[in-house]
Amino acid sequence: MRAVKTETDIRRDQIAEAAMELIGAGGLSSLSIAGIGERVGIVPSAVYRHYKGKDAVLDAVLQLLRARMLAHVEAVRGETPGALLRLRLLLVRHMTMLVEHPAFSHVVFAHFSHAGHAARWSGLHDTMCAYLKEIARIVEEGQHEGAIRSDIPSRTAAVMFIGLVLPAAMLHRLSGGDFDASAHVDAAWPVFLRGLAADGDRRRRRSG
Amino acid sequence: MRAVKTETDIRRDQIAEAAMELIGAGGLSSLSIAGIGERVGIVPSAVYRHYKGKDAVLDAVLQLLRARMLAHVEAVRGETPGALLRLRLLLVRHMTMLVEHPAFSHVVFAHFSHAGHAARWSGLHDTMCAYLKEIARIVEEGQHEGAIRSDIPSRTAAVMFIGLVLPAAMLHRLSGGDFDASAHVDAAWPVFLRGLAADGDRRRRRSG
DNA sequence: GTACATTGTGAATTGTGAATCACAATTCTG
DNA sequence: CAGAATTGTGATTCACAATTCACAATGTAC
Repeated sequence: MRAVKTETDIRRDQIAEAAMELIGAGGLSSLSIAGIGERVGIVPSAVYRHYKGKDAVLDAVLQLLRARMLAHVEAVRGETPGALLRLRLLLVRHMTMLVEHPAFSHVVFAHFSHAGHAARWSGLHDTMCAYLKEIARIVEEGQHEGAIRSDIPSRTAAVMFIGLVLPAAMLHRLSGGDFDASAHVDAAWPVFLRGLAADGDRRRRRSG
Repeated sequence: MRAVKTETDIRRDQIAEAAMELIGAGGLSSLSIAGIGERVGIVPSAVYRHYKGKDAVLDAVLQLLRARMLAHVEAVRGETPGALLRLRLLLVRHMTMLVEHPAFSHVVFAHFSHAGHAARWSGLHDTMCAYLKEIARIVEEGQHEGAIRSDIPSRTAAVMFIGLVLPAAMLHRLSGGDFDASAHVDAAWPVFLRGLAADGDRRRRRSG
């Protein structure tokens, strides 16, 4: 059955979305033009009407992920004041994101399998840096508030923050879902907090 | 030039080693039978004399990595007494390992790109669990010593420990080597230690 | 040295997936 | 409606890598 003719703007979105789902379901290696076509409801070659090639589709997926990632930070800023609470909330949202968009972890880790194409992944690097920068900014705000020790480099704290979720996401997938990533994050948070929080500042005790 | 006839035991080792190097250099996607043959000095088809196929080679690599990983824990046990010092030392060794054997990170993360073959990666899961278990055991020893808070699940601490290196390794690779993973680990350690160490136990101050 | 097993070789086979192309259908514009 | 632009289709090409196979070389046992 012939697919209904649809304008490129819409198709591009559909294709990027389909690509993200494919990656989320089966990893980067299962991203194929044929698979995209099937999901969108067009024939493989029709994909080339809307994207130059597979790489272009991947770039679009990266853009999608970047947008959603930074949107989370933005949202957290609006929901809560206070650096420590924001970090805690971001942690939850970060986990949720990894569950809702497994494509994210796949893409993040995929450059390990497809190393050598350094240029292709520079966009991903930019995204990660932007995210780290946002987290670091929250940390710095916390340091100004006096809630977070000032002798901790904000970037170090930001990378450690990522370190709370990254291995959890990895184990979750590696175990086929057995590892409870959320439970780990909940258990790890107070430990991280104790390392982070300023000594004299005990006003925040409700942080388990 | 015809390769000298070599017995299978040796060839199997050579092939596994070559495969590990290939993965380390260019990611899992650059592991090819042809590449292995070239490194070993035999023709691609000759590889099949010693391994059933590509999957079997990959399994062998996984075994190699498992052995080296657990050897590090063993070595640390022999080098230092005291849980906290052992963890600190293991951290350094862990980083060193990731630098010396980039294949390790590649393989660990590769299952994200090649998801769906759950069975293939169960061996990797076992290895990770074994490693986590060793770390958790050190943590438990530290809790018995009174150096580490007893209200922290040892497994949580172990996963957090992994979280100190994982993102660092990722950023290192993502940035093309710009990110200084060792520096991050050095900066992150005291923060982690503060979260981990028992309150009443201040005997260990030389941990920066 | 002769039979036999082992290992190496090159060619051929097969499978996969990206990309191209000529052509058909559809939509838009006048 | 006529013509142009856009989008969809199927066949096809291309590159690449895994695997198989018949055969050659090498080594081993008797």
